[in-house]
Amino acid sequence: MQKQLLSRKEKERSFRRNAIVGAAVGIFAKKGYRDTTLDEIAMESEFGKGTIYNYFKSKEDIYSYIVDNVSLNLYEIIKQAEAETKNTRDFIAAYSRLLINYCCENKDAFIMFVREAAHFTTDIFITDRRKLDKRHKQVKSLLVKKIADGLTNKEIKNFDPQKLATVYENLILPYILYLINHNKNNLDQKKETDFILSVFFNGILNTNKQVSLWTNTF
Amino acid sequence: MQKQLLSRKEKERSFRRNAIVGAAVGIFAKKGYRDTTLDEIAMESEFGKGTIYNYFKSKEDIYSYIVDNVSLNLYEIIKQAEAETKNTRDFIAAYSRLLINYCCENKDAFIMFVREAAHFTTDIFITDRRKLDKRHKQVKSLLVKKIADGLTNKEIKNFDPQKLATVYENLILPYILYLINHNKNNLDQKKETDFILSVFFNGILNTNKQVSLWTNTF
Amino acid sequence: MQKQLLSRKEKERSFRRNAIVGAAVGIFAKKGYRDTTLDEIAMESEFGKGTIYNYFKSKEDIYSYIVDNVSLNLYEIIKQAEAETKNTRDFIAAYSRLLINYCCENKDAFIMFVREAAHFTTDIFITDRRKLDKRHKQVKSLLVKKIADGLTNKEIKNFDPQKLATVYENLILPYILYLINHNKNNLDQKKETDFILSVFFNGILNTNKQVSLWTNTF
Amino acid sequence: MQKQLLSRKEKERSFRRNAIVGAAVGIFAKKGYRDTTLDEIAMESEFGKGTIYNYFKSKEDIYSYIVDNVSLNLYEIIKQAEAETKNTRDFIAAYSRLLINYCCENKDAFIMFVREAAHFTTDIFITDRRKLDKRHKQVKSLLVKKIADGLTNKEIKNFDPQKLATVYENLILPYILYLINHNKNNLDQKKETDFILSVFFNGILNTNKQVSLWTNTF
DNA sequence: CATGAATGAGGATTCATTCAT
DNA sequence: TATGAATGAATCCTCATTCAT
Repeated sequence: MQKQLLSRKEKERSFRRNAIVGAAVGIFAKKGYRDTTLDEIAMESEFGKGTIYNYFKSKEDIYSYIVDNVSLNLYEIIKQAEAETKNTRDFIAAYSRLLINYCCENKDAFIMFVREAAHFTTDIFITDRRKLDKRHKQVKSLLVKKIADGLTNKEIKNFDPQKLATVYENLILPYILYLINHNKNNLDQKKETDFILSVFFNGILNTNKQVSLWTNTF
Repeated sequence: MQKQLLSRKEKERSFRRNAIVGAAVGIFAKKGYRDTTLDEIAMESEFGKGTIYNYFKSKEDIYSYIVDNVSLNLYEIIKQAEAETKNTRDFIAAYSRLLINYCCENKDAFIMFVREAAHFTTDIFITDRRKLDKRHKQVKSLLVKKIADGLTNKEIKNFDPQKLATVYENLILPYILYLINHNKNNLDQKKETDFILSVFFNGILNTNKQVSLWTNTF
Repeated sequence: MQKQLLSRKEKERSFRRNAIVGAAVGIFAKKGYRDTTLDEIAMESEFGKGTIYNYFKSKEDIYSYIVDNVSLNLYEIIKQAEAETKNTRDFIAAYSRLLINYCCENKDAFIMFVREAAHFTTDIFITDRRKLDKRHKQVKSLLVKKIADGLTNKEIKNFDPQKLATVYENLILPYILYLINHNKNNLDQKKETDFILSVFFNGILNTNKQVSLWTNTF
Repeated sequence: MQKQLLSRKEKERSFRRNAIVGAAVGIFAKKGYRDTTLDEIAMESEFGKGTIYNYFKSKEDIYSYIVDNVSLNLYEIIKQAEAETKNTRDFIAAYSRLLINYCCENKDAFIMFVREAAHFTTDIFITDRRKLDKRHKQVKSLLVKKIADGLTNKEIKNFDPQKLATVYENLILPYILYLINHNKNNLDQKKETDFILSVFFNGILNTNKQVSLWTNTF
């Protein structure tokens, strides 16, 4: 009884938090942290300004919550890709696809995340940044590990896995951003993913003999 | 005589503008447009707050000036790369090297530029943005043209040159940002450039026969 | 019920607007637009500086509101005078009395109004000025019409009604200002009105036969 | 020798002061004290901003100088009118004509003067205001004296001379302002003067017997 | 004397946060 | 709990005045 009551309350609370976040994310993405006012968030979320402070302790808290949530999801995604695949190439392909899919479905939150992850802005406080960096380190570790695996079994050329992981991230994330900014619809997603992977896997130079990406089925 | 006198004044004015810019660029890069106050710029540049307004008409003007300047330089750089090289591969290599060199020597300004160029922030006014976008279009056109050339003479695989240009930019700029953020020193620059080009040209997958980048002398 | 609730809020809002206006009008009248600071208005009205901006969108908005309000009232007054009287002389007398009464009861606002109406200052924006000028034109039209009527039925000498209206305004308004500046109390008002009307109606020169103003009872 | 040298210097100094005043008066009249910047005065007068401080000790000093100068001239004018005429009516007519003529030839300075004289603004400091008020008192005394004379010899109705003087000033000055604001040219001046005097002398009401103003030659 | 660059006090306005209802 | 009015610290920008050249 008591538990159920609390549970309903909890759910309602969660529901309202999400409503606020849903309103805030679009404005934050469009205008950035500083240019977004709480009045706008209140207006958009159709809550009173004071009410928002019952769910988040500050404007910064809303922002951090969103970014943090993305980083959490990205960690889930890379683990899922790992679980679904065996070799490195398939892993990267699967991860890319999941990543592109997720980010395109959470455009605004992703935009916010990239700003912070790329250190383009420093809108979030130090504690939250630590959490973010820590989580990113976990993601990257997994990426490095999978690339190192590919190196071991000769799937991948003899590059520093750390560096390759960095290149991968620096290749895929901005490209996703580009897709988002240019409003590529879902139909394009698979094509675009194949394209970017093709470049990443085989490069752009023409050579006589080359393992074609396209003979594979993924 | 008269000319020299004027020239000295002009030089002094220019010198002071640069001093202000030099102070501002570091703060803008670190804190972003909104979080940077004129007091900070005044403090850092060791000018009075009012003095700044004798050289720039607003905070936004300083910001735009810096970003615009980078975009101008980038255009010069790509033209230089074009002038120095014949084929597409050499062009890309040369451009990358010049780019990396320039950006690492103008870290803060470059960071500001990327934020705006990637539309991560929208700190500059519409007129300045137009100028920026126009200049970027020029740069990209040149890039696309060179890639299309490479496609014609079979240097490059049969991809859409537009897309390849986009990928190139989305690969190199974030990577430069990464280099900057991780304080890679100048000694690393050549190595890093070779690495990123190697990936872009040949991909990461291991294949039996592959034109080695390393047989070339650049 | 609901209506009453809304009504109370509306009333409170209106009440606070008036409190701000009440504080501002004295300072504006004394110091002029430019020399009046929002800090002073906030101090005098015993509101926080920010609060003022919940009721008016700018300092200029407060100023315009006051001036506009006077012009509105003056229009009401001349219409009232018209409704109350038949012939021109009585109309002018009635209008003068209402005018003097109103202006002496709204000294500061009237001072502000005269400054703008006389184009002595140009503190209000173009839109508000247009509104002001338009309203003044309405007032003057009515005045001209009544004077023209008096001309038709030989009440008034054969002068250009436009000019007489101008003279009337230029006679009565500065005189009211004089009364205000010299702190004439209410007891003086009737006497002063009679005096100024006497001059306006009959002039100052001594003549043998003259219709005495004083035989009338108003 | 020495004296001549000083004299030339004095003249040059005076000449430059006038140049500054000439530039300032138009801007002050148009924009008011607060809205006029020293940069504008410097620009208009084609002097350096610093130079102006060699001739006036402050912005306020320029302003006061102009207003004070008008008040001085007005005193001269009323004395001239007194010297030129015998009876009160002629005196008032002469004074009015001289006044209108002077003010129309010194429009901007006159506008500034009226603002201060009417206490519409309080731009000048207390010392200068005292001087202004003292001079105004002299002018008014003369006016009152002449009216009292007219009263004694039955030229004028039995009104309080003080009040009549006030009415006269409040009638003539705003009317001049009106003439200036509506760009009446010199040709109109005589006609306008006659009109305003006619009203002041005889009033607007139609009566059977009345001393006609028009039988006189002025 | 002439100049105009440098200055910083002063002022309008914004907005995150609080708190009484 | 929901609300939004109140608040004032923070910030950009202006401009009279100074002073080194």
